[in-house]
Parts: sequence; C-alpha cells; structure tokens
Amino acid sequence: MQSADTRTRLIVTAMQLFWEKGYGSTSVADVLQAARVNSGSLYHFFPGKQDLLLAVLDMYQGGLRTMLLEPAWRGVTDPIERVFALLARYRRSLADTDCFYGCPIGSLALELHEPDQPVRERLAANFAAWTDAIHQCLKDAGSRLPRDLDRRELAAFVLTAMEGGVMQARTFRDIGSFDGAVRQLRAYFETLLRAAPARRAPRARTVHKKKERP
Amino acid sequence: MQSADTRTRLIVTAMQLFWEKGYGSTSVADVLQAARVNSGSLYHFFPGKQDLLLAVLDMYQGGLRTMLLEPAWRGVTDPIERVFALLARYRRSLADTDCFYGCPIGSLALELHEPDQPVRERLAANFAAWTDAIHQCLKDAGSRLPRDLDRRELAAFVLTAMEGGVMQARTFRDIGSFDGAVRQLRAYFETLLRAAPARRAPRARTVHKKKERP
DNA sequence: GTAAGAGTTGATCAATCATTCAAGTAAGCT
DNA sequence: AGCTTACTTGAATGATTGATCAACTCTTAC
Repeated sequence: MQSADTRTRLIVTAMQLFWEKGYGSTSVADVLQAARVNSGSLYHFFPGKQDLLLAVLDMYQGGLRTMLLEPAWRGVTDPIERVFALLARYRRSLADTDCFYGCPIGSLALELHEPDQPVRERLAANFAAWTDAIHQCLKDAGSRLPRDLDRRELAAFVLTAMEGGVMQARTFRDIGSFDGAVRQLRAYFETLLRAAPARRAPRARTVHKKKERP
Repeated sequence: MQSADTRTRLIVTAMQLFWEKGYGSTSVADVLQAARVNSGSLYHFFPGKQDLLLAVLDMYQGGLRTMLLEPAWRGVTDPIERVFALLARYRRSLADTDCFYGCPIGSLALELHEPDQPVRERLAANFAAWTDAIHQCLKDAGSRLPRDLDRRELAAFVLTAMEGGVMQARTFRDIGSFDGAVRQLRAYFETLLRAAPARRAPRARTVHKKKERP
C-alpha cells in the first residue's frame, strides 16, 4: 500500500508542472508521465484535474511557514528586514530560473479567469496567509511605524509590489524590474520609518541605515 | 470584399474573448462563432491562433493612447493626478465587472508561461508603452518631485501597484483590495511630493511633520 | 468576357484532451 | 482460509482541440 506515496507524488509533481507550464497547459497525461502513475490511480485519489489543483493549493498554504517563511527568515530577526528578506527569496527564485518562474499563486490567480468557488477560495486563502505573515511583521515593528498606519493595508501592498514586480520581471526577462519595485517599496518604507514619532525609548533610535545594492 | 471587416472583427472578437476567458481557454471555434466567421477565413488572414494573439496585442498597443490614456485623462491636466486618473480607470473596469476583468496584458503575461519570442516582445512592448506614459507624467511634474528620484523606476512601480492591485481584487473579488493598493501608492507619492521642496540638500531630505491621511 | 486573385465556405483531419472502467494485485482482517 | 478494502493497471471513450483543404463566390483588371 503505497497510497500516500502515490498521492503525494501526484501533488508534488502537479505543483511543479503547474508552476512551470500553468494549469491549463499542463495535461493530466503530463502529470501522470512525470509522476509515473497510471490514470486510474489519479482518479482513485482525485475526482478530477481540478481537485488535484485544490490539493496543490492546499499544500502551498500548508507549507507556507516551513517552506517559505522560515527559510527566508533564517537569521533575520528585525521585523522590517523580514519583509524584505521574503521579497529577496522571490528574487532568488526569479534569478535562478532566468526570470521564468515567479509566484505560482499569482500566476494561477491570473490564469484562471472564471475559477470555481473552491479554487478561488484557496487562491484567496493563500494570499491572505501570505499577507498575514507580513502583517505580523508590521505589528512586530511596533512604534517604528506610524501609529495610525493601516498595517494590514500596507501588508497587502507588499504583496502587491511583489506580484507586480514578478510579473514585469518575467515579461521583460529582467530581474532589474523586480529590483526596481523592491527599491521603490523600500523607499516608501523608509519614509514611513522616518515619519514615525520620535521615540523616547532609545531602542527605537537604532534604526538601521540601509544601503541598497540589489 | 469585406476582408478588412472580417479581419478586424476577428481581432476585436479575440481581444474580447482573450480578456474574458484567457488565451488558452479560448478555442479557435469560440472566436469563429462569436465573430461569425468560418475557419478558412481566419486561417486566410492569420497563419495560426498565436498570430491572432499577436494582432490583438498590437491592437492594444496601437490603441493605448486613444482608447485608454485620452479617455482617462479627459479633463485632468495635473500630471500627478493623471497617474491616478489612469488607475481610476482600471478601477472602473474592475467595478463594472464585479472584479472579474482586470488588465488584459497582465493576465496574458502571467498566463503564458513559455511564450514565444514575438508574444513576449509584444507583452513587454505594451508594458513599456504604458510605463512610458506614466514616465512622461512624472517628468511633467518637474520639480514637484525630488530631483534625484528615478522617475522611470517610479513609473514602473505604478504599473507594479496597478497589476498587483488588480490581481488581488480579482482573487478576493473585492474592489477594496485595489483601492488599498492605490491608497498606499498615493501615500508614497505624497511623501515624495512633500520631500521635493528640499532643493538645496538632496541628501538631507528634511521631513517635517507627517500627518497620515490616506 | 474572362482570367486572376482575394476572400469565403464548411466538411474534415489527426492529435490531444480529461475521464472511465473492467480487470487485476496486494495487504489486512476475521 | 476467505472476504474486504485499497490501490493499480492501461486500453478505450467521446469530446474538443487547432489546423487543412478543395471548391466556391465575389471583385477587379484588361
């Protein structure tokens, strides 16, 4: 009984192929061949292709912390720097693939034009979980950021900048497009950090001066 | 001889369908039916489906000024406000369709994972033309923006914010996601506008008092 | 008037698509 | 041992895909 093995192999394979070729351009046969599984087995575990996508999206969300955040934040404790450390991870993904692959969730979100409810729900859940992580960083930044700043909205804006930057980097095949977006976001953050009320706590005085060199 | 008519009808129809359903999910038969054209006619004008896409992308770029910029900027002369007037137009497109349709170029850019050179070239050209228009606005803003600001990069960042905002609005089916992105971008712009008058000392930008009101 | 060419028609093609299913194997339980 | 359930096998299905083609109808040129 290697059921779990087969099921997982299908999901992982589909995850890879959906990332590389997109959902629509990945045929079930592609997945079957790459995973060395017969069609009957796939349809034993999943009612159809779309349910395989659901499992992939669930796996993305389930692995957000361990596969994305923790590696990105290893050795980075400053909450603001964590925001940019996460972006740096996406940069590496782009750089490592000649700007071919960006954010799989974003790609799927724009590829699927009329997604069924469960698919859209999971795409949204992935975005929400990502944004929540950034939101936590911004909350952890405490009074270094303006008190009346809408931190949830800013967190969503970080996602916005990342996705938009990935899109352009891919289209122009130029990592500089992504770097430019991050640089602008950083400039925005610096104005926010600068605008935060001067602290009496000496801790807040140790605001790092950042020298950009992407 | 209604050749020009048929050809144009094919392109316009394909433009609409690619927007609604995406390129991959739009079959040639879909286009033929919607345009009331027979398959032979299509292949008389276009070598294949992809060449129809190329024509669509060319029409987008050709119509950028007349179909997008001029309507968006009617009655708006302030260069900075023009930036946000353009974003407001995308907002309407989202609002009018219950957040279904966003930017067709962005959708295609993320849908086509391994686009052939001519396709990618045209996607990039569309982005570049869009960014150029914003870049012109930023140049027109003259000294209202900091002298040492990289205006091209900021122009690209406007596109970044738009595309990322559209993506989230579509995924969450919530126009508020788009509005939030625009609001953050606006806040960034305001700090830039506020920072500009510091003419003499470009390095020591003196930000006085910051009152948040996004 | 007629030859040429541009445009149209729609049946037809092979390929690929997601999916089905009857038959088979293997492991666990009693 | 026999029964059950879980999983695998892989050929087959019907629908849909993008594309082809010979025959046809106009329009224009001479």
